[in-house]
Amino acid sequence: MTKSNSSSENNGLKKGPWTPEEDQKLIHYIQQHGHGKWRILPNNAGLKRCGKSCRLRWANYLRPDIKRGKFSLEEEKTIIELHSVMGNKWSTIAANLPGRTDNEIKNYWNTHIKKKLLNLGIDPMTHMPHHEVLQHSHILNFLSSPQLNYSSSPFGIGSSSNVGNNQSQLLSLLTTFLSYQNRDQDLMNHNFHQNQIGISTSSPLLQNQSQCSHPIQLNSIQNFQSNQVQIQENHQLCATSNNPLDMESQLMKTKLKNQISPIGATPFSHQNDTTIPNLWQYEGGCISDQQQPQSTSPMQSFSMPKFNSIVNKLLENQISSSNSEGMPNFNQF
DNA sequence: AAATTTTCCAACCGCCGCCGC
DNA sequence: GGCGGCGGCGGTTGGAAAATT
Repeated sequence: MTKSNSSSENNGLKKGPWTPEEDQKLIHYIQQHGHGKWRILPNNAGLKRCGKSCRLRWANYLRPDIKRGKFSLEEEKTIIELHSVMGNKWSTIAANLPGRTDNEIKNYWNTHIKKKLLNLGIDPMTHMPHHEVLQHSHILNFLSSPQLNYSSSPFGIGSSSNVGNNQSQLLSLLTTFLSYQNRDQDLMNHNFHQNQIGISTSSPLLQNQSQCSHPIQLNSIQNFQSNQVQIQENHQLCATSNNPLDMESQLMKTKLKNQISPIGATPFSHQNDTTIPNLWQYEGGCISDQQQPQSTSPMQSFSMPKFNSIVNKLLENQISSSNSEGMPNFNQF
């Protein structure tokens, strides 16, 4: 159970697992004198351990207010939510889970929650659906690359003096699709909580999100990226705060920042707040999970498989032919 | 039942920031 | 401001326990 043999010693100091006798000595000393001054504590308590080892043993195991046993569903939910905001700040997360230690939470994350998220296709570090981590990084790089010679509005429909209208709309849709996928991350997490953890109550934050009738508009990919920067900044703010109220406030800000609806397209089935949209409408067309989406103009409609294949080809850097303006030629798909 | 593999978690290690001198 | 000691944090280890073959 330990890194070192229980009999191993270093400068006369014992390492390895603690014996009941050692535990008793430490508990007795701290009950009499309190903790702190860990460097001198072992000598005074008659322990052949380093101060650090004593502090760790007390903090992670012997402290009387430690809650042992399985994590509750509510605790698990809290860990996931806090981790999505502040990352591996185990001590800060532990400060919000009474009776739990940072070490315990870290272990529980690594052995249980991480696997659950991975099995659900969610990247445990970014809390995004796993395949999108790659999609986002590649496509965002591609869309913001100099070879895409945007006019004043990068994705504005109607700014197509240099760009074919279909291509402009497809770019708009790509942005739309990716942005909504980002937003739906919370819905997926929500479903995860409901289906895998068994939480039956809906988060007010999520309800607000799905019912928002006038969503903030995302005007450009640059705004989308700066939004990500803002979220990162919120993460850092949270990371420096141990105050649960501050943290709640920051969580709320982050959630609000995610209430983004890009221009150009509307997810048709999004009124059901637990359903990831499978039909995306925009002026004159749609992206559908059906093979033959209904539309007045076939050029303005894409089946979801076709749309996915376009995304995949973007990712594979297979857009080789460009027109004279440096735009990729989507007709090849 | 025995051997092997996987999982779990207590404990260690190294680094960093804070504080007093 | 520089230095050293201390406490705290996050990453990692390795052996016991559990699961699988």
